[in-house]
Amino acid sequence: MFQIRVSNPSTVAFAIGRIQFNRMPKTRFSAIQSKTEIPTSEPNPGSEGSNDGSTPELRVFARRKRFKKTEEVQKIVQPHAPKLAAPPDIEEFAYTKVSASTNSIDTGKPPANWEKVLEGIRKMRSSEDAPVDSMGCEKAGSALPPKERRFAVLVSSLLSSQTKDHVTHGAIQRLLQNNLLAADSIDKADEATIKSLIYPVGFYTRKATNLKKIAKICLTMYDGDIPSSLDELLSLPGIGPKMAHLVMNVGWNNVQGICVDTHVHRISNRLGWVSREGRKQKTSNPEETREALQLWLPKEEWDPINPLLVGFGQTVCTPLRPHCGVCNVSKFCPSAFKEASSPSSKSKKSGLSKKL
DNA sequence: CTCCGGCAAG
DNA sequence: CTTGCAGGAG
Repeated sequence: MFQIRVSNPSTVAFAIGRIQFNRMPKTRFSAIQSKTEIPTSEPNPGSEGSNDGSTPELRVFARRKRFKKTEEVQKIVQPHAPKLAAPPDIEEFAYTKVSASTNSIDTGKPPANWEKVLEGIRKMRSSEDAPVDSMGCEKAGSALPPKERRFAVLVSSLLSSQTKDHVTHGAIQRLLQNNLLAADSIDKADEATIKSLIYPVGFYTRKATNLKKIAKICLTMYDGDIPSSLDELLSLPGIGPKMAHLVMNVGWNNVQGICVDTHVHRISNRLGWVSREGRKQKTSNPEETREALQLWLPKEEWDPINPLLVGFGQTVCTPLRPHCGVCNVSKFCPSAFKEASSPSSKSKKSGLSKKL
């Protein structure tokens, strides 16, 4: 359904195709929505709030990281600006190492039957037609030279978040036509121009700003190329963990980690892939899920797992009211048939409590 | 936890 | 009409 007509289609489609944040056909099935999203918290009666996965350690760590990023960006785009003040609590806290001890995932052992589950999902995916499949972006013939291709991948990733694929595609195409898909030209271009070209991708104002900054950073520090390490990518404004891993995977063919979006996050939790045995504890955000998955999932699967689960999440394992009835791995799924209406959401359901 | 800015679903 | 979405940043 997604036709690419750019001069070099596969290049840009490559990045886009791997991300699907769009509202999907899920809507066909979901009747009424409840207040909260399912995976946010486990019912967990009895021990309330004691551990929802997000530890203060994690939060402080995240804040430090963000500050560092802000600092670096500042140095590039406003070299003469006064130094930023560090957040007050930044050194109050010695970051110790969270993952193993305080978190739910401490075994690193593969969950039972994960291979069968993957296999089953693959089967469903081959018969289902998920939006994520609709472009054969996987092999990126890439008529663009490598450097330009990588930059295009980066830009595509940035634009495509929170945006329908055809909208992203349109934006990329417009950038291409205006010769604005390279670091130097973007750097020279007017921010307003970029903004109007990428409209109406989600958050186009912020993205236009970020694009300008990224272009400048790429120009001054990477000779117009994109950073080739995860950390450097993360230091770019608007590029977080999800996009950084995506760009490493498809831009550099260098798999540093799993690209975890909400689909992967949700499904991993439902399958019990990121919880410790004998506990109901789950990961509470995509980053934790990524770390948890990486503990046991064989590295060959790191790259394919994203498109696999994204498509599965679009067609079967939908955010609300997953279609457990047609899911051929439901027998392995601890959450199967249990999320008719999210139990943790306040029961504001009005007659929608019919199980699938 | 909220905002960002569109947009489609209810 | 209202609401949820999805990643990053504050």
